Amino acid sequence: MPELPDVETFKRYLDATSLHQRIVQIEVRARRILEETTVRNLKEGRERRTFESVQRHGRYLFVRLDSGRWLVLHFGMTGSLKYFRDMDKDPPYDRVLFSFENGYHLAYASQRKLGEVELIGDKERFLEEKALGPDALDPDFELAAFEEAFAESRAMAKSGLMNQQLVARIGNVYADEILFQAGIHPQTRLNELDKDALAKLFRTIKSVLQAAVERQAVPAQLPEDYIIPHRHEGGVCPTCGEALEQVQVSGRTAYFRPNRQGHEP
DNA sequence: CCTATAGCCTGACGGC
DNA sequence: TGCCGTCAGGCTATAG
Repeated sequence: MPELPDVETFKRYLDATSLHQRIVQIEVRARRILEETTVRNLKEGRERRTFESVQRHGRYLFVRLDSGRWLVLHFGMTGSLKYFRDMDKDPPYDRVLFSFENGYHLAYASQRKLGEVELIGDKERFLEEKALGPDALDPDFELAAFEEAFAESRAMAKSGLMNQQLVARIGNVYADEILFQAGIHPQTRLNELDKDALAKLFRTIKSVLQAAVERQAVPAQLPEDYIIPHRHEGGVCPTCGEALEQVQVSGRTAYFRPNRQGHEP
């Protein structure tokens, strides 16, 4: 599930539920999730702490602890968060459980364990090490920077949207949506887009992601002309009713409508 | 520089 | 029903 709009929704969920409460216990139920961080390191000194604020960059969440350190949450293909009181509400695949003094719990759940939970000291250094490009919804990420990154690239449009050095990855499903709304074939080479097309692509990145965030990334609530709810075997174009086509790009399936998104170069 | 591939994990689904 | 292959909204390392 978690693409950028989903992770932004998780951020708001954390903001609304889990800040400023003393942590009384941290339970790690799948060590693998911790990557470089040890269980001991995560627990030691973190119990009794509080979450103070949350920032998002691409598909990472950075939770500021009152100690000044950061808890990094990444959700992989299947991660999610759930805040609840009674343990019978503990979600399946709960991998790390934070319990607060007020009796509530925050679960980091992930069926496939492809995400990560880490404790770091320096957020900027973390972003540098991951070579993460600007966040697509960051207001400081403007057209000029976008053009600089994309105009010279010989990558296919879909690959570009999923390349984290150009722009902190947007995600497979929303990349399809953006290209559909911008009328660009997923296999178009970025450097073959003219200035207008690039500008339109940029505006569409912002508007699609923004629209999804406003709807808590719930596919059924997206605008009617969005391709996302139709993005499956046998799905049809929401505007013309014709069958969507599929093509593999960067090892992922791209869904698109050829007559609306031009031709493969 | 760019692309395809395999691998990390687990489960859902369709075909036989 | 059971088994098997394939695929899934992420990301990285590697080879070509």
